[in-house]
Amino acid sequence: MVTESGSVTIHNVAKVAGVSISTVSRVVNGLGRVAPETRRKVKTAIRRLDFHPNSRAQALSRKRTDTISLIVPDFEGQYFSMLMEGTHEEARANGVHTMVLKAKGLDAQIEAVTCLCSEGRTDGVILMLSELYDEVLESIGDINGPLVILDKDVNLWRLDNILLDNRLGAFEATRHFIDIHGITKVFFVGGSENNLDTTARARGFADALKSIGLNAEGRQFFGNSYSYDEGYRLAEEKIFPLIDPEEHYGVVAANDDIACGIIDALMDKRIRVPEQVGVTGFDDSDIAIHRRLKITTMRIPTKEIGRVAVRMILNRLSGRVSEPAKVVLKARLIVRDSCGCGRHDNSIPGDKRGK
Amino acid sequence: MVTESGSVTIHNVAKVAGVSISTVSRVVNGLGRVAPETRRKVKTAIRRLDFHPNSRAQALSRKRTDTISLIVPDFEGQYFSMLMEGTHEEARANGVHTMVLKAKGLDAQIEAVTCLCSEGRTDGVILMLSELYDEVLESIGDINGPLVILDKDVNLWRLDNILLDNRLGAFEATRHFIDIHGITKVFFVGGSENNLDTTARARGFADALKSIGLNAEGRQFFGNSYSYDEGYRLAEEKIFPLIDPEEHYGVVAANDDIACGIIDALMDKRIRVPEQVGVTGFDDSDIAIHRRLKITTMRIPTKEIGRVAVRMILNRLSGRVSEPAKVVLKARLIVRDSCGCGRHDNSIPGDKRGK
DNA sequence: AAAAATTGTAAAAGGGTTTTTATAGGCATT
DNA sequence: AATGCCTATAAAAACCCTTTTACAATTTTT
Repeated sequence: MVTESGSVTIHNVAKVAGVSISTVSRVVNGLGRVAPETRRKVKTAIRRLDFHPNSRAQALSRKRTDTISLIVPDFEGQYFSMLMEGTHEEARANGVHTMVLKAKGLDAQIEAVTCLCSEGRTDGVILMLSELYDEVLESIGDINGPLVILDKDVNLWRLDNILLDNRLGAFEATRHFIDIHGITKVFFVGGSENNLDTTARARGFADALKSIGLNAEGRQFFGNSYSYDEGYRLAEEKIFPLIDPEEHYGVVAANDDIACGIIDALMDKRIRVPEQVGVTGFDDSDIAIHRRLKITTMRIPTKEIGRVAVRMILNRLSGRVSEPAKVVLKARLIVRDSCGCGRHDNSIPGDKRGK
Repeated sequence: MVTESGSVTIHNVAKVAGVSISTVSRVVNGLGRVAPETRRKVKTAIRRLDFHPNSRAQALSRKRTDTISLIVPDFEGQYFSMLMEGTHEEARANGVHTMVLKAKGLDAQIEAVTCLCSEGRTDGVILMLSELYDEVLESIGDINGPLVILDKDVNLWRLDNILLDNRLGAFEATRHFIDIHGITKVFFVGGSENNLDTTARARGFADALKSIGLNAEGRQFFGNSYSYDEGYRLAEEKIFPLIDPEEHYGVVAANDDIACGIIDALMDKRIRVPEQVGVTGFDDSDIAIHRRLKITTMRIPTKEIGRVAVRMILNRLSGRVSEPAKVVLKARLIVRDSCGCGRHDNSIPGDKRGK
């Protein structure tokens, strides 16, 4: 018997221990009854030879890879980091490895899913779509492994699904201005109007206004992306012209980058933030605290999303759970300074530059 | 022959096409000669049955997994994102998948490396150490697959190695103050004094001063971590007391977070930044542009590091390259406003970064 | 017509898991 | 005390699916 140079197989162990390979297997996997004396001999041999079961052979034989895949549209940003964190943590705790793929756009996503599933490369897939392509979900219908869709509602399908209640999050941020600060002149600034997160958050904003008998019309502004620059531009062009020096305002931004852009634009226009205009963000990303004016924002339980996703897949694999489930998680308001809470002395010494 | 429900094997294809399994294999892999007519028959059968070769069986047979692993101490921050980006991109371009493990601390790192390698779960490993544990490297000495160490100099070992010239980076940042701004009163603020990056950057700072006949003594300050808060604290406690209102100063920070903390601390002390005190960061992270005062910083070619690492592993696997190589990449100075360059009226929205 | 080049087949890895079969030994029954 | 049955354990064999090698069968070339 010739083996890969340097690799120790279960056969070698059996030979050295003077037992059969199946006995070694039983010792390694802790299944079946093995006499204590025999077990000891086998364990000694394993240690002496430094035997590690070949995972490729195990995968073939057991029909599983002990690997879960995460497909994301992008590696950037805290959201991805936290998602990885949660996914990896839960996977490791269950002896499972994590494979990561980036797939942005229709074709790439279809290819990623089919490739991973039909080739048996992975036991389950966590799929995070940036946009909701029906075609992707259709072709997903007939894959074999468990699959969890993040963030997009796929109610109609028999798939596991984890969602964030974006509507409620924006609702709470808006109500914070209304209830705590007594401000009813609030604006919403979103990313693209086609983005599902933005639309859900805009809905929450509108619902909050409706709940006190106001109309959101003319108070919602949308840009092209979730970026600092868009926030700056929209604040400059849309919000600044509407501001009356005698009034107080609140701005609910659809994410922290936009919030930062808004704040800087207003400050550059000599508007006092947060004294006259409070601003809240969404996501609780790093930049929310890496600024002089700490940003009040909605924290998304991203890590928890990753953990739950893995748990769902493992449950499906183990057969304990067979019904598709939908989990909706809530964002939490993190109160800092940019809404007007906290320290009100934000006179900016370094701000006196200029002529 | 009974097979996993729903899975089509090469046997099925062979039967349908009326040929032997090895013929199918040759058609699939494009190896060996197959008569055009036979090839056509086989391809038709493959399409009809929707056959995908089982990657687990391929892995066992070919003795490789077409998977490269990345072990990092942390999933957070832009560095990780960019590294993933580069790694994944290069891997995908070569038909290889990416597995990610988090391993922080001695035991976890040893376990991760041995697990991945000795179990044949991966063809090669990219290892990013946060601290340089000799034990890790020793136990790494006798693994089989190719291994690339990032960021830590492992000169003594026969391992591939990718480094960033931290010394040169800090040297250039320091010389920027000297050469462009004519400032010789410069300070260095680092993270932990035990951190290798910090020490290398401190060395570059000292070398720059030495190059103009000055001594770095009493001008270098170290904290406990690479954080905003540490930067704030060190600026408040160490730098502020040294500042003479009549003089101009430069501060070279060991990363962008620290730089931000320094800037905010000084501003809070009514010091004019960047007019009186210029500050530079390191890393070119997101926060460098997500502030009113855009930060001048050293950009690390992180994506390129990931790409090069994968290329090195693939080269080793293919046998084209057998000698261990060391690649040293350079950071690039990105001039923005916080050093005192550019417009001094910082009321204009952010510049676009194209990494 | 013999040698060479093609093309296809059969069988042997590759390294485990799992099922089946065989072999002890222990206990109970008569 | 001998026979029979049952259980605990070890050994053998089948299986997972593909690749690869050795070889047979065919066609082409010289």
